[in-house]
Amino acid sequence: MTEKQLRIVNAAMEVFVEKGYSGSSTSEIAAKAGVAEGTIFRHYKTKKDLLFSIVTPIVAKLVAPFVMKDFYRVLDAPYSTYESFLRAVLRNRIDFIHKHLPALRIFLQEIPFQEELREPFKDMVAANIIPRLRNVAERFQAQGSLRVDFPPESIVRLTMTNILGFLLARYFLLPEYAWDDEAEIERTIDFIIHGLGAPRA
Amino acid sequence: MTEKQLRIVNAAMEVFVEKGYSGSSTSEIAAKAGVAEGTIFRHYKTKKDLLFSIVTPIVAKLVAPFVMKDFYRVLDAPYSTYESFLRAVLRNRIDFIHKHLPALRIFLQEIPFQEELREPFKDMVAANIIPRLRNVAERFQAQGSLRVDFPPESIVRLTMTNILGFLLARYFLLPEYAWDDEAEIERTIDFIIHGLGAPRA
Amino acid sequence: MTEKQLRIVNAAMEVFVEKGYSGSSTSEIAAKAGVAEGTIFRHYKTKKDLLFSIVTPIVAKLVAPFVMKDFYRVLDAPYSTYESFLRAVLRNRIDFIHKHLPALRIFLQEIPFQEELREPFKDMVAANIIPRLRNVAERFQAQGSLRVDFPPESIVRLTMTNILGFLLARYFLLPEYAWDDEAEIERTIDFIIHGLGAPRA
Amino acid sequence: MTEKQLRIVNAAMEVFVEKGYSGSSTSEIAAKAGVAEGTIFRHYKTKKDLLFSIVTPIVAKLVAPFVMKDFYRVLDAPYSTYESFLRAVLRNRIDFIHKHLPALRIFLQEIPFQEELREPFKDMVAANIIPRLRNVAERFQAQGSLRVDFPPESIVRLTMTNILGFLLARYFLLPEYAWDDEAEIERTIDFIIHGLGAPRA
DNA sequence: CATGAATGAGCCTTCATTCAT
DNA sequence: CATGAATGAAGGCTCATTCAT
Repeated sequence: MTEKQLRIVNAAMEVFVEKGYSGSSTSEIAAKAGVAEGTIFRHYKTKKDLLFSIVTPIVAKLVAPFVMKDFYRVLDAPYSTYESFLRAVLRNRIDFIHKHLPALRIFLQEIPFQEELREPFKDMVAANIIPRLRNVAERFQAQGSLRVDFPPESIVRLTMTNILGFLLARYFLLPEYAWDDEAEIERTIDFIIHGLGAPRA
Repeated sequence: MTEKQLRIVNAAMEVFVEKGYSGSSTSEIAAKAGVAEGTIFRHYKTKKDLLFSIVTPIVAKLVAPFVMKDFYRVLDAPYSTYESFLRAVLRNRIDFIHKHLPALRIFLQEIPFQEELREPFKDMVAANIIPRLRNVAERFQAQGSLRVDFPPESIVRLTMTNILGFLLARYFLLPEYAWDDEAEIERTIDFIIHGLGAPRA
Repeated sequence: MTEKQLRIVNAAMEVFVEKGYSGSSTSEIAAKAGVAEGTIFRHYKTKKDLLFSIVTPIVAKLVAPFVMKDFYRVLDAPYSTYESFLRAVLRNRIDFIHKHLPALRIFLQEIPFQEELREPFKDMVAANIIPRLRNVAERFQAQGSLRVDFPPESIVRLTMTNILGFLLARYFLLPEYAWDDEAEIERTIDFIIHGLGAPRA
Repeated sequence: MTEKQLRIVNAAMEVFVEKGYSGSSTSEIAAKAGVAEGTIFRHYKTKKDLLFSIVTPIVAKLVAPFVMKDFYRVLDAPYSTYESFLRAVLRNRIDFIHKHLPALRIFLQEIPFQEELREPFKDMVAANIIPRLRNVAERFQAQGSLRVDFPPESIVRLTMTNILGFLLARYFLLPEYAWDDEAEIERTIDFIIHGLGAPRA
């Protein structure tokens, strides 16, 4: 990727984040990147190509850990409890967000409007992520460490809600708030474990 | 509100939901509403006025129950437990969503791009909703029914995360899924109570 | 057709004649018509629509006399000789050219580049005009007034060549030349008759 | 002329024929020629230079036989009749077309739009070709083998019309048609001779 | 009050041309 | 000599908005 291309992508990310894809103009992007407008179109055939060049890699990486062949192994040795599983996933996704905040934001903002983005993503989540998390939930239920009066679907939903809820609040809704990250992560995990854990005998 | 105005607003909602505010054209709205382009501008000075006429009332109603002068009273007599409080809030918000789904969707989609929408809303939440919920949390903590090893802020955050998380999943992300509403509501509440409740003596 | 539309069409004809369709810009047409550029697109969805709105009616009128149901009748009573037939056709086409010179010029100039124009026109000529002229030729051959050592196709080709050749030279190639129209028309007809007529017994 | 230059010219001819000069883009020509865009401009300063490099030589060759110093001689010894003169010209021009069909097509298509092409060509025809043909006509009129009731200008016009008319139909309008070239050439000549020849005593 | 023709700024994109490599 | 990235003007077209009817 040439230096000029990098400037274009960075400028595009800035503008897309602020005004959304539809609200952004290629002329503004070009100006902010310090290149001629024509230069954008030498590298990206259309404005939409530019958007997708930013957002498609994100989708891939977003789901990457969940579609790994050895997803189970994550849990095997070191993470033998649901708690350690949660902690691993949460920290992994935090790292990911740190690296890709602006692109993620664009992804979130555009997913309602870009069918080419939404449908494959939905399919991917339905086909890969949900079933794998379900398996994990069932496994810990069988093992007696997660409550069995909830169906595994609800376990998965509530777990995801709280992980995503934390990430969203922390990085997108209130990034400026004085978060005590360590404490809040532990509280989130503690909360999930208390809410979903099997009752002590 | 005249019949023509109603047709305009409904058409606008359809188009805004699908393409977003920036991606929609007043000509498409006019066509879908079956009125002349000029007619839109007779009722709404600008396209943005039209958006706000849809979205501002939503904001008001969205926060309404939390800014009521007698918000405390909600809890007094009938809702003497955190559980009944949760149940009341959740059901109330479900009713609300049922009535205003499209406008809410537009609100959610546009909030990243419309500063005039985002900032007042944020302020309102920060100034009114959060403190009131905080008070409720502290009250139940003092009363011994919510765990005290979490700061009230975390209680509020986790509670909101799970209420909003349920509503989002139920009505926006997976509206087609075969939800067992009653059961899932109860599970959500049960989960929160287990996760946040004070340990039994 | 509104007055503004008329101004647009006239301006378009001027510009198309001079620079060809591809070489013309809608902004120049708008300027010459004294309207805003957007106005063009209110009346014609695309630049090509504008071209076709000028050129398609011409095609229809161009072939009109040959596809008339009573084409034969033209010859019956008054035109009982090939000579009077030629004279009728030639004068009729001259009138036509006088009325539609610029549009015709655009038609001629664009036909090599516009497949949507060329193919239907070719088909029309092949399916309607040629066969009818062929019939006429055969009829006068049978009647003994046209030479029979030429196949009717050649009769038709040579006749058309000379009619079109005169019209092209007169109105498109050398319109400024000091033509003696009456004399040249008669010479053209005389020439054709001498060239194609059956040898006097 | 380098091999690359040849590829450029050939590609340009293909594209110009199909889309016309204005409708063609240097990038398409470069792609079709398999060279970089810049390479075109190394050999031809502008796109118009490229057009003229194709079309100007054609003009020269087009008029060449008529401007030869010994044009008269063509007629002297072997072609002592108007008929043999016609035959010589026609066959000579057919050879020429066979060699230069695409370039000729471009010439014909562009002449309405390129003043730099049209005006010199017109002047050349007016100054050289017409007068020489006129001389030929007058000569055969004087010699008693062409009719004298037509002014020589009409003789010239009708002769050119039929020669060009044949060539146009044969090579440009209906190249696919199953022509019997020999027969049609002879018919064309025969027709001209019959139409223009002096009446037998 | 409703209409829809008219506007012209602005949009995305293409283009011929230049120039450093 | 060839390349192809870069340019910025210009292209066709859309848009929100205005206003005479």
